[in-house]
Amino acid sequence: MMTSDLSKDLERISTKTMADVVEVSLREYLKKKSFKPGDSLPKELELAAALGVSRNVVREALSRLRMLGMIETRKKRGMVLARPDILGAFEKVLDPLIIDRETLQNIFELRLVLEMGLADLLYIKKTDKDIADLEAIAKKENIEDKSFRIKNEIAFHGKLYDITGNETLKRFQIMLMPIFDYVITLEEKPTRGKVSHQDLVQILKSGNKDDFRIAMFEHLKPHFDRLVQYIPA
Amino acid sequence: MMTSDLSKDLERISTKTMADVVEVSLREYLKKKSFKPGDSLPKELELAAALGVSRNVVREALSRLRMLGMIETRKKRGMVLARPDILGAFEKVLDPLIIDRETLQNIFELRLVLEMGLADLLYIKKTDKDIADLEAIAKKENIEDKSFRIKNEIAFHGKLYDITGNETLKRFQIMLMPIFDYVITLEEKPTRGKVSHQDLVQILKSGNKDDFRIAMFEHLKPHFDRLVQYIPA
DNA sequence: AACATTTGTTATGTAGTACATAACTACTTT
DNA sequence: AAAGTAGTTATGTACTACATAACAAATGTT
Repeated sequence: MMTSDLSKDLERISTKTMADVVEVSLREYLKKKSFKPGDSLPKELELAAALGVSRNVVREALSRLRMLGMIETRKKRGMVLARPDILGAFEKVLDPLIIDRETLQNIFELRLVLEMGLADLLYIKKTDKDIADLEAIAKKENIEDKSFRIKNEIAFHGKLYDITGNETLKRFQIMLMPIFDYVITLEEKPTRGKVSHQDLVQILKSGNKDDFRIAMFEHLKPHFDRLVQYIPA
Repeated sequence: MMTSDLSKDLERISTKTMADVVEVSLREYLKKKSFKPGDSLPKELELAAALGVSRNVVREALSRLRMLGMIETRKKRGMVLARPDILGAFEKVLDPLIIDRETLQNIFELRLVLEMGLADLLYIKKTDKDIADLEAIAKKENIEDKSFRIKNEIAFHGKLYDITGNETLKRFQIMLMPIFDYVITLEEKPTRGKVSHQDLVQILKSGNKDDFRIAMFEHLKPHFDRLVQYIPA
């Protein structure tokens, strides 16, 4: 008989370690039992016994879930904290230095998409105070000091996400920022769009959302231009 | 002396476990040494000795990094695989059942933002074949069978992300989809925007991107309407 | 009796040992 | 020299032991 057939049938039954399997089992267990935050779950030794593995293996799996924020453990009672920080895990991996070039480019585009899609939310949620805050930030955009300009840039776009009142969105943007910066400094000399922050604020104040979007595109145009010339590997 | 002062000065030195500390140390180590994918890193016992902790602790930390895809280990050589699946970690936590209501709402909005921000990328990247594919999908949107309609809906919007050629974006959208669905089924009876998929394709074919955006907003209008009436807790 | 202190118990955190297994190396055999 | 074999090494898993924090019960003090 042909070994190639055999290997196709039999091989990949498990390159996974016990810890991997247990991790999945525990995740499913948590889901199935639909624990509420604060509910205590079985102790390590019970889990180990139930799963037929050593406490070590269970601990490795628990350690992973703990890192994801799915569970929290106190010295005397294992608790479930169903408030996993969904972006926390993301954050740990999101470093320009360890991400491949193509994914970096993808994230760069992702942020452009977010920025362009923000208009509708902004026009739904904005308040007079938001506009005032934004204006205050925008006014300082012409200060020449480089490190200040970067901070100001971040503050402005950060404030935009702030206005949405969407904490997840805001944190997401903050996480994406370093990558955005990295790609820019990696590839090209700094360029500036024709539309300034102050222009954007003006439109947000008295224009409609379609105007805002067109303006935002102009503001980001240097980045979109770079996008067109990018040739994927 | 006042204990309150004492506790302020001394207390929070570490609620963290050794595994937590080692995890951070290792992550920094990997970053600092700027390993390339495939480079082999010190063995567990060496790491344990260097860090002054037991092999168990090191293994828990390594187990976490392994889960994030930052490292891969083979039986005889520990390897670094600097191709961490940045969305992989995300995926594990992203389950409608374990995410709190507010974050669900946030993610719902996030997807709307993405959808609205897609236009520019689409008009940069679209090809005739893409349009044809999209048209084929859109043509079937009037079939009444409910499960088919859902599949078709997913196919259409999925294809849109496909056109961007951005794998990260596409996977991200796929991950967000269940949450999107969940929020919809959770809150309201199904509604349909005034603009159909076929209308969108038509515009993508012969209209400009601003037309497309306006149409997309109309298409998503029921969702935006729900957004306005949503009152955060 | 009410409160504070001590002691005990329990579950997690950490250390250390032991052995199985896979993968690589080097040696031997023909 | 090619093939097979034995040895070496690092990870994977199991088990034991003890430290520590958290809680509970019991004891002592006023």
